[in-house]
Amino acid sequence: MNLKEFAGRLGLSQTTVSRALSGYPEVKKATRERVLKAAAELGYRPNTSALGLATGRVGTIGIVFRGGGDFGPHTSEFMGGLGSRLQQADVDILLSTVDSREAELATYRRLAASKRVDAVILHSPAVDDPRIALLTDLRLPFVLHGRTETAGNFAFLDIDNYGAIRQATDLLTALGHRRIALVNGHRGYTFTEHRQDGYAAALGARGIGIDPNLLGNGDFTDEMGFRLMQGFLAQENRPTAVLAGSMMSALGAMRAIRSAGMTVGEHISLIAHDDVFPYLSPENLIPTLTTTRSSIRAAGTRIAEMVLDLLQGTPAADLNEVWPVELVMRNSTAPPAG
Amino acid sequence: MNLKEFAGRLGLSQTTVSRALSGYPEVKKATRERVLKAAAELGYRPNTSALGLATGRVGTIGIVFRGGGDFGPHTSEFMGGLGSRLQQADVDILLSTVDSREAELATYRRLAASKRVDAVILHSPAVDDPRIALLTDLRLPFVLHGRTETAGNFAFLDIDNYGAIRQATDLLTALGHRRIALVNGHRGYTFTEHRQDGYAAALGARGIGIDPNLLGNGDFTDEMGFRLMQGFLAQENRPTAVLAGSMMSALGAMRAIRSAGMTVGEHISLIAHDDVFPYLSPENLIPTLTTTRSSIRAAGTRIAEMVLDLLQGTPAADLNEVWPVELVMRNSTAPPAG
DNA sequence: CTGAAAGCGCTTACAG
DNA sequence: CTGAAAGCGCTTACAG
Repeated sequence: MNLKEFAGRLGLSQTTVSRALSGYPEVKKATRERVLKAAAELGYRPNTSALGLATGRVGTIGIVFRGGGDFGPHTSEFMGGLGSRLQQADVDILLSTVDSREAELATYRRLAASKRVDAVILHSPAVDDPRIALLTDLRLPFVLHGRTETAGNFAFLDIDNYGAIRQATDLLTALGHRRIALVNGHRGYTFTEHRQDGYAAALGARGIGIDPNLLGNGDFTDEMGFRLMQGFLAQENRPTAVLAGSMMSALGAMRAIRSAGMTVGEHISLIAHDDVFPYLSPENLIPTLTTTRSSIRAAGTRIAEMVLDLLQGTPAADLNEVWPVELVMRNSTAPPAG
Repeated sequence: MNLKEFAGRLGLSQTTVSRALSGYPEVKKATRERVLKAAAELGYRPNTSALGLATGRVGTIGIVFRGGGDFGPHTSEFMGGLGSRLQQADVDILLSTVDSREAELATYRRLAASKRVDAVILHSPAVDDPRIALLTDLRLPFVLHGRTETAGNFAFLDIDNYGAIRQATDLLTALGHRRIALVNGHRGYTFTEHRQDGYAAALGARGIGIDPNLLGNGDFTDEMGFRLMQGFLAQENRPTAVLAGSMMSALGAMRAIRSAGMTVGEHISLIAHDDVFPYLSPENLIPTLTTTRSSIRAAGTRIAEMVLDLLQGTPAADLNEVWPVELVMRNSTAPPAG
C-alpha cells in the first residue's frame, strides 16, 4: 500500500498524511491521531526508496569489513552494541564485505555516489589512514572507532590503549618482573602502536630495555596466542610474564604455557586485555585472569549515538572521546617464581 | 553527479546512458564502451533510492539478529561467508537488531512494507516457526538457514545435525561408553531436536536408555559448557564421555574436566561439533579434539548464492539442501577408563 | 490547518 | 540504435 491509497482510505490528502506521519506541528491533533492509528492498523510504511529520493536521507549507516579476518568475535560484540542502539532510532546497518584495502576505498566511493547510506562507521585505523581523507573528500559523514594521527577534525571514540598497557606493565614490574613479553596486534594500527608505547614507557620507567624477542605481533586469535607464546618459551632467556592483547590470545598463551608444563600465575604471570565477551569471562578461567577491561559492546553503543548526533548536526569536533581502561587484578599475576 | 548531468557531459540522452549502464543489448557497442569508461572515470553511480523506486529492486538482503545472544562467533563466521559472496553481486546486507521475537516479526513487516530489502535470510529456526508463515504472507522472499517442520515450500540450507550426532554417539558407544552426556542448544530449535534425536537413536541401537541427567541445554558458550559439564561431573554416576554442541562449549567443558582433576581423552572422552572457526582449531587443543565438522562460513556463502538464485526466479522448491557432516577422529576419544 | 503540484533521479514502454 | 516523456512514491514550498 502506498501513500496515495492510504490517504485515500482516510479521505485525506497525501500532504496531510505525510505531515501527520512525520510529526509536523501544523496537523490538527485529532487528524494526526487518526492517521497514526490507521498506519499502525493497516501497516502502512513509507517506501524507503521514495523517502530517500525525496529527502536525501535513507536511514542507513554503513560499515565495511574485510571478508576473512575482520569478522571475529570482537566484531560481533561491537556490532551488537551498535545495532541495538541504532535500532531504537529506526536506523539500519548496511554491511559490506570486501577483500582488500583498495576494495574498501572503492566501496566508500560506491556508497557515497549511490547515496546508499547517510554515514559510515570506520574501524581499525592505521596511524596514517587514507580513509579519513577519502571520506572527507566524499563528504560522507563518519565516526571512527579508534584514533589516527591523520590531521582533520572528525568524530571518534577510542579507548586509552596506551594507559591500559602502561598500567598493566607497571603492575608486572612492581611485582618484580623484568622479562615481560607482549602479544600485540599487527604493526601499523594505531592501537598496536599505542600499546607498544605504553609498554615501552613502563619498562623505561624502571630502566628496563626492550628486547625485540619478547615482542610478538599477529591476529588476536587463540592460534596466534599459542604460537607466539610457544616462541617466547622456546627462548633461552624466557619471559616471566606476558601481556596478551585479547582474551583469545590469552587462551592460546595459556595452552602454550600448560603444554610447556608450567602454570599460569605461578611460573608465568599473565595479563590479558578483555573486551568483555559474555561467553568468555576471565573470572571463569583457571586461574582467574588479571585483565585490562573495556567493553567493546559499550563502545559500539556509544558510537551509534555519536553517529546519530553527527547526522543531527553536532559538529564532528565535539564528538571525540577517549575512554579510560580499568585494570582488574585477579589470580594470574604474582611475583616471578624463584 | 546524477544521470542528467552525466548524460549531458557525454552528449547522450539519459535513456541511452541508462541502457548502456544496465547492459541492454540495443546500445551500440562503441556507445556502451564510451559510457562505461566515463562512468568509471567520473565515478558515476545511479542513485540507489531512485533505482529502487523505478525498478522495485534495491540490491539489499536483510538479516535480523536478536541483540544480545545472537551475535556470537557463529554469526560472525556465517556473515563472513554470506557477505563475501553477496558482495560479488554488488548486493549489500541490511542488518537489523531486535530485542525480542515479537520485535523480529515487526521488523519483517517493516522491511516488507517499506521495501527496504529484496529478500531476507532467516536463521535459528524453531521446529514450529511462525516466521515462515509471516514472510510467505508478506511475499518477502527468504532463504532459511536450517530447517523447520512448518509446511510450505521455501528455500533452505541445513546441515545433517541428526546424522552428525548419530555418528558421534555411535563412535562413543562402539568404544564402550554407555554414559554419554549431551551439551545441546536450547530446546525447541530444530537443530537441537535433530541432535537429540540422533543421540537417542544411537543409544537406542545399543539398548541404552536416555538419562535426563546427562542432557544439558543452553547457549553454545564457554561459560555454559563449563557449567553444564560441572553439573555432569558432580553427579554420582558421572558420564565417561561428552558431546559438546560447539567448540565454545567444548572449551568450557574441557576446563571443567581439568578442574575436576581429570584428563580429556583419558578419563573423559569428548567430541565437539566444529563450525570451523579460523581462530580456534581442534587440531591445536590438547588433546586434539575429535569433531563433527561442517563449515558455517561455507553455508553462508552457499546461502548467498541461493538467495541470488531465488531473486533470479529459481523456484524456492529447487533450493533445498541438506549437507552431510564429517566425523573427524582425533585424540579426545578413547575407551572408557578402567 | 489542509491540499495541489513540482521535484527528487532513475527505468522503460512507446515512438521513430 | 536513440530519445522524449510517463511513472515509481514520497516530501515540501507555495497557496489558501
